[in-house]
Amino acid sequence: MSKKSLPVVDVTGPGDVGADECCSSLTSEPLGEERAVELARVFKAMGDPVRLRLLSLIASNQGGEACVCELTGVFDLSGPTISHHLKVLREAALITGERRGTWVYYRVVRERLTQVSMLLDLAPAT
Amino acid sequence: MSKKSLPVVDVTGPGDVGADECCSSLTSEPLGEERAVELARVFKAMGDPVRLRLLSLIASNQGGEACVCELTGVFDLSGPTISHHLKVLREAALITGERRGTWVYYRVVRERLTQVSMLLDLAPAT
DNA sequence: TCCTTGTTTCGACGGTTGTCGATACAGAGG
DNA sequence: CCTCTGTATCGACAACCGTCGAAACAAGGA
Repeated sequence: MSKKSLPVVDVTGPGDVGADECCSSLTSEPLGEERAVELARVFKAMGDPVRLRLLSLIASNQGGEACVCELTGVFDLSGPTISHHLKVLREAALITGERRGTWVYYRVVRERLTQVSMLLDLAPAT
Repeated sequence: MSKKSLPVVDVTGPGDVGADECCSSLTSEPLGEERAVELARVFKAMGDPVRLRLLSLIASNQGGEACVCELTGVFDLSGPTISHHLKVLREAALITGERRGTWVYYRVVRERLTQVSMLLDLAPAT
């Protein structure tokens, strides 16, 4: 129906995937179903080689951001495919995109990765 | 052809998914294609709510291990399905299984989770 | 030996995902 | 206005994935 004028900025997905409950580890307690669904979305987004490389390319690039035009050339894939992968990462809140003039720049959401990292950071064995 | 007598212990998957190159972060350098494929396997294994809960159930259980019989009851899923998910986690080297008498016990591979956690642990922004 | 219970494998089914080409949208510059 | 380039969406297709029931395998007990 209504067309959005800022297709990049829109929070296409379900938005924040439970960012509040930040400090529970996998080992502390059995991980409820809802939270598991939220987390699985993030891991699934990272479960593709191309998306993992995109994430790394953006994160390691000068200034912590990268233009889409810099990313498409790296892979032997079509433009739409790269755009699709970026959308998946966006919907998992792992990256954010911003249009500046002609080009669109993406940067990683650092808190997101930190959050996941902490989840996997196991306390010493009981 | 030849049937294996210990179906649980066999390293069904491609084995170690690049466990040696442990200390590179996502942000340090662009992440080569091969390594991306290896890591994607691990994240894909964690990209399912059921598998995530299985991982958490095993990790948080008494003694750091859990019997399959304790896991099947938790979910509204058939036995074969649970077994399938455990196999995926096993092939990603996230858990290991051991048969003791009638029952099979699984435990998490802690170094594996630590390894992934370190990968996502970003250095402070440039 | 046969039976029973726990676990895995097999074969099949529907739903999801990665990929593409075609198309539409956004902005810059004639 | 029109055109050109960069990016996103759409529609379709094959491949993959989660699930099940049926069947096979493993170990223990009658």
